[in-house]
Amino acid sequence: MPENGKLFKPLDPLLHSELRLAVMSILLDAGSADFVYLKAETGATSGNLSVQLDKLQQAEYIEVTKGFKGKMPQTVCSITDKGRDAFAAYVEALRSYIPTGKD
Amino acid sequence: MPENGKLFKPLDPLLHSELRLAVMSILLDAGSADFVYLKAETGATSGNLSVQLDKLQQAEYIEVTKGFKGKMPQTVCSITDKGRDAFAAYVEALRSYIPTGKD
DNA sequence: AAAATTTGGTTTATAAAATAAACTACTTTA
DNA sequence: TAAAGTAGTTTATTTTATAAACCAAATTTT
Repeated sequence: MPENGKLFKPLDPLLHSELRLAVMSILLDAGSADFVYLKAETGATSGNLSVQLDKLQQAEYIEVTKGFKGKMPQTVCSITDKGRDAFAAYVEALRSYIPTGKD
Repeated sequence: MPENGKLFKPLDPLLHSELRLAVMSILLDAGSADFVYLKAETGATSGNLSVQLDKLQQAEYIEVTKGFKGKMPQTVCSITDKGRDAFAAYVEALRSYIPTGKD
């Protein structure tokens, strides 16, 4: 039987982005985190982070809640179940590209 | 001691692309492959594949040799040591985003 | 208490990337 | 020899990522 070749699973474009992946990785771990924390951890600029959070929110991978911490505005992000599922699927898809020993 | 947070390793932009990653994955396995094979395995359009192969070649991740198979033109691509190293580094960097058990 | 600075962002503009459409050159088939 | 297929490349379009500029409120400085 001839080799039928690898089958590459498509990579969710929403997660296949360095900054969005980093954000999701943090949220997966922490459950939720605020804008300031995410910015510090990722090293992203505010503008870039703002835009990418919007995309994750629109995809319903995260929920974004705007409130106040003392008198200062605070944007809290938390991961959704949909987000967790998408992350898991993304990691699984990645595996199809990476020869990790005997797959 | 407070959590100092994850450190996210930068993802080589040349490999952080679905099609280029697929091509590199195939070449990592096979050593070399021609344009037609890569196109079939990846499902890419000719134009897209041509462009992405150029980028991999310019980065010296692959070598591209143009010749003929019978009378038909044939473009053979092979992975370089630099390409293998870059792939390994990319996979290692990816790990920093993915909570695989207790890292 | 006004002016300057900082905080926590958003909006808009620019640069880079991915993708597709159109084209080239040659070969094979009808 | 005309039509269709093969193996690509080039160019144009769309999408995406990123940064620069901006805004409002809070805080600090003088």
